[in-house]
Amino acid sequence: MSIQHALLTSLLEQPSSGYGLAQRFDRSFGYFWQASHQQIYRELARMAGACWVDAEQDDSASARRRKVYRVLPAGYDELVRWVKSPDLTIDQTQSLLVKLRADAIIGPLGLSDQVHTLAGLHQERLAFYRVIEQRDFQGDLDKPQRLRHAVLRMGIKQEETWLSWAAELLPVLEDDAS
Amino acid sequence: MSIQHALLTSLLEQPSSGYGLAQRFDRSFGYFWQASHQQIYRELARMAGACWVDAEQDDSASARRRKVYRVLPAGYDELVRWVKSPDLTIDQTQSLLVKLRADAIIGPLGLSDQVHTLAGLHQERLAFYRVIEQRDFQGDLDKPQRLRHAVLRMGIKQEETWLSWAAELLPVLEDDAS
DNA sequence: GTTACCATGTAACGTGTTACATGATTCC
DNA sequence: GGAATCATGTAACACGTTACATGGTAAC
Repeated sequence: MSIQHALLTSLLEQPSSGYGLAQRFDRSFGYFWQASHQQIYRELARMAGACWVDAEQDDSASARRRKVYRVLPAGYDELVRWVKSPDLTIDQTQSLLVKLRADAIIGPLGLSDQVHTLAGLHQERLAFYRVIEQRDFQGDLDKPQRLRHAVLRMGIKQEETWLSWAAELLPVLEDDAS
Repeated sequence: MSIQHALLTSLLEQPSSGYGLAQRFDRSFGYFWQASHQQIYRELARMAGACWVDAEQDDSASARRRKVYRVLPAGYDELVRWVKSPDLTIDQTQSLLVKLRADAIIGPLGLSDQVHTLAGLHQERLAFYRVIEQRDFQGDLDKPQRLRHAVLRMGIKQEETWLSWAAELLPVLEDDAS
């Protein structure tokens, strides 16, 4: 569960209302993450209860009953803790992307170890898929087998994509200058 | 919701017990789909209630209290209906993969139109990402910007992968021979 | 005035996850 | 006899989705 961390990251980039967050989740964050406005309001209420954020009622003339949320120190600390915790599983690329956006604002927090670990898992899975491909999809195949092969090919291509992306990313993460 | 259709497909490939399905979901289907045994038992019970499948108690000597599920005609018809229904959204690649495995056993059911439609959506999204890349990530970037760029790069690479995979798949789907 | 958009919420429901619970068989 | 595996389920909870509900502001 890390929609809360995605919201914290987004609020650090720009304090805003629940409505504004929902819109931004359809844009910059929404490239890879979606959340309905109901989810967002629910999580904002919980985080306000935990003193991770607070809401300032915006009563300016042109505003309706708008609440502007800001991240409190406890929320900041929690975000740092989460970004640093190396508990990502192989299927949590979305969480890694949130961590990268968080690192871009409050970092550097040393994410390259986590990326290296995940890359190892993806490498393993790719090797596993390739064994299956060699074993079950060699030579002339009939149409059903070629369709099953296509399903496996998607897995192979996704893993290759992940690894090629990580190869682009790691030099950026490990660059101490700039 | 289509865990039921994934189960129907898996049962057509090989009638088996809930336990057996759970294991196969960790293997051949599990390349791209996961379901816990609780989910599987729940859905099997529902599908049995709808007469999509029935369970034959296996009382052979070496068996414990094993139930072997088989797809009934109503389940078969429902699977065909679902595979043919062109209601996939851009993020439902997993469902498309299930449809491909279903088509491999009970097809051909004319999936290439659905793939073409999805390819159009992925092409659009890729174009959108590339506009953002041109607009926001040109020239010399500092580290935070390069990290945000990496997040967008993942989106771009995933879309490119999807389209390249579809280009492999379509000739297979549209091959009337074999 | 009416449409579109801004803005915040509640309620109900369905699905997914985690924990609990049981018991048989096979292998060492 | 004990551990691993086969095999099926229930219960509680968390999360996500859909529908419902309200009302203000801005533009035409």
